Amino acid sequence: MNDKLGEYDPQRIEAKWQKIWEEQGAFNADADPQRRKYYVLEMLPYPSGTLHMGHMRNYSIGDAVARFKRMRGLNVLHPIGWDSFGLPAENAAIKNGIPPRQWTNSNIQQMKAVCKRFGFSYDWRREISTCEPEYYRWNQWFFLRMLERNLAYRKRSKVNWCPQCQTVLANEQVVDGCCWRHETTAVEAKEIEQWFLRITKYSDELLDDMAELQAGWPERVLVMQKNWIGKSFGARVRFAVADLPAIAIEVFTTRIDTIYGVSAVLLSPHHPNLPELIAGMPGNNATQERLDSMRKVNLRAADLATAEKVGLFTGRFALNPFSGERVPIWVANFVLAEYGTGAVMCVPAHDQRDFEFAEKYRLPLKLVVQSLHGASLRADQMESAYTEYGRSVASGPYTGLDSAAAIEKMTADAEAKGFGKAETTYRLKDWGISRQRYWGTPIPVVYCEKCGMVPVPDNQLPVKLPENVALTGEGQSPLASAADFVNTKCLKCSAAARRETDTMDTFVDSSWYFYRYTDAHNDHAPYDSAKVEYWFPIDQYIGGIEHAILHLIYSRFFTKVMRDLGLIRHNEPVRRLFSQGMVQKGGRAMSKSHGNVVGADEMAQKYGCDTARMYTLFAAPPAKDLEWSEEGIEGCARFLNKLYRLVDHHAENLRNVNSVLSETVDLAHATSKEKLLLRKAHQTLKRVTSDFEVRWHFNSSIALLMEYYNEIHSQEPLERDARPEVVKRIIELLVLMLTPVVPHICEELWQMLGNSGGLNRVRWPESRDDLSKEDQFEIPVQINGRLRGKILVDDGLTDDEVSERANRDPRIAQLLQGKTIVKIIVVPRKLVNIVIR
RNA sequence: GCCGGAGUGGCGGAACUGGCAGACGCGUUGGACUCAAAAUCCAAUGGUGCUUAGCAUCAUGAGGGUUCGACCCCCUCCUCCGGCACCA
Repeated sequence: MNDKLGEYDPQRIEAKWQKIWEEQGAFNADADPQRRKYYVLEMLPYPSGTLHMGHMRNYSIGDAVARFKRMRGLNVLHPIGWDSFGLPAENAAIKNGIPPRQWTNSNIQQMKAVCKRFGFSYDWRREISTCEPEYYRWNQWFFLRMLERNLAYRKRSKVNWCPQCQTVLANEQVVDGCCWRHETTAVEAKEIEQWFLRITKYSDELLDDMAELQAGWPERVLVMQKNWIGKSFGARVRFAVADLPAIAIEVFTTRIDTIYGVSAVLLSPHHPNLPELIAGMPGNNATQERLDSMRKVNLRAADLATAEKVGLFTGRFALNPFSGERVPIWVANFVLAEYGTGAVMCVPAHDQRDFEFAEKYRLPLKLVVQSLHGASLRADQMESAYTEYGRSVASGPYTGLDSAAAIEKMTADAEAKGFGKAETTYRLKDWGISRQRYWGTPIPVVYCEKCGMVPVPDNQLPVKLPENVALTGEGQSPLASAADFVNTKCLKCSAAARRETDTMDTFVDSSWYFYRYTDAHNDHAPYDSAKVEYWFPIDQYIGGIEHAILHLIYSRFFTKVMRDLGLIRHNEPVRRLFSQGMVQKGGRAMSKSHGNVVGADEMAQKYGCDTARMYTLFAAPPAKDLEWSEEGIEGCARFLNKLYRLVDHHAENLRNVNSVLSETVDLAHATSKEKLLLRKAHQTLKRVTSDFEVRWHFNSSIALLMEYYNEIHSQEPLERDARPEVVKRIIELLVLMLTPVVPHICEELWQMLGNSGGLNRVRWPESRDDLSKEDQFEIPVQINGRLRGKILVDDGLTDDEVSERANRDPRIAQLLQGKTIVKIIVVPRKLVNIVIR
């Protein structure tokens, strides 16, 4: 059994070093103005109970970077916590009768154990859990600050309502337009009073500040956010209604230049003036019925894009303010109530939707923009709308202007004549944060009959979520049935009052959590601004692309609000963002519901966490999706075994040797084997360092380190023709470079080599160009771009000397016989290309 | 429909700034060790052809272009993935 001692035993090694790290507080970091900081963060996980290799990939990337940066001498903040409010806990309670807190906390315990089993270098002192009053009281605090500044407000708004459950449904609980529990019951829209945060006040800033993010954020995330904000420039134009002087219809358009082509005015079925317009029209009952059905259709957002266009003539006419023309007013199912003014002008010749609508209802098509190039368009021959810019035709005084000029002039004229004005609209809407759910942050206001809505004062925070609430999933918001909670006294007049029973969207919790990490247990403020000042902005944020929009826009919004509150000074919370790819199995993302989860714990038990981490980094570049393969991970296990045996084999001889620092290697006296291996080491070091600093191609870094290992291995026995102090350094460099990826085994190997003290305090080695430089190059020789031979040349030869060498090569010379050399291209150290005729 | 991203061996992938396509790993095949197996070690491994120690030739989704030279740049097209989707 003695020979077993020399075997790599990940379970023993990993437990050993995790214990040492924990005892030393090796990864605790505190603000220290004397040192440069680095804040690296993985997105806050939801405690579902299972950690699979998808999570581990995310954390392995972050941990490798954190460890690398520590070795580079930076003060690294690397925290973790739990996004622990939310619907699943409530569902579990309804299903199994386990209280949400109990379910949540036991999941956190399980997941925390797995994180510890993987030895991630977190500062656990800073752990947060958003469902704890010490955290969510600050959600309430921020809410009150926003309320004071009119950034939080109430308005009536639609919710998903299941008539069977008699309850509000979250969007996730609506499946194909039906309730998740009553699959045949269509969800209805119900209007109730809800809370909103005025994110639209920051629309322009959210858009403009993306310039700051250009360098560090993925292009696609910025594009997605830009589209989400959806700024568009246009004009609002008023159409008078014939015979109804009290009403005017306003439309929003980005193409006012096409207004001479208007064939109708189209209203959303939800347009507020609609009842007055159709009142007293003949056939009112049938009209009402058709309107109702159009309104229903308009609810099913998913089908809208493909739905057939349906219209209804109101019997009324509008007057085109530019031409004075009388055009019919229609209701159209494709006009959105929530965007612009809820009404549009219908220009069939120059808008595809209007084109289709006009075709169906036989509205006239009037060509008012002519193409600048190609054959001129004819109204009676158009098969689709012409939506490009061009030159105005048949447009009264604007005829002949190009589209951009026409837009400018017509907008100005509309403004001068008082029937229109330039307007910018946004797709972004205010953030509805009310949830008629239990497991979330209570919104800290009460309602008094006399005083109305009264905010809870700061000194009464937190408004604690009651824990003894029966969760049935039916009836109103669960909190509404908790009498002890609901019934309270008015904070102004002490009369009987009701508490707000809505809770906050959990995206509120995750919008500012990374600030809390800087000062996780502060009980008199959300954080100390000085600490934030030191650690912010986050240098590197890592997470899934699914958060490209909501979480990342909401947190940008929160940062701007906090800045306007005077708490912080920066505009943007995250300097660099990285979106890692998903881990898949069988072509689908790992998830409990797909039943294709590869458990992290299971992998750690089977292979050890170093192997599991290494594989997640090696199998694909981090930005790409990764298909889990059991054979692949075996390869990494094999490599770590070989590595262990290499060090074990040399440890006894090298333990008491002082390794030569590469800075002091005397090349003049180095043997050729020493030179060869040092050269390989420093070439590897140079590229691995840059992979960690900028490229983030960890898969390539690992491949390079395997190559370096292979080179060492192929030079065995090392002790022949190489001095022990150099051999030791050569092996140490391999161990040091692998540390960010496989920290436990490296600590062990470092110790086996006779070094004392943890690796987390050892500096990343500096690469030396004089050591990595080759003194000979094998250069391919091409003839007309085709590889025809190779020559070995010394470094430092001139281009002419190199090309002459190439010409002298027997094989090349033979091929050149009788040919005319047109020119010779020499790329130093790379290649020679001889162009012949 | 619009906006992104991606297409390279049997597989995951590499190729840094336009310079030897296929590094590294997996798999497969052959060999060594073994009574045997596992593990380990060694070797081979894109296709085709040939006068087969080698050499030629084709090959990075398809077609074209620029260049001495293209996986890389440009144009056209195809496929897949993701986001938004009647946003006026």
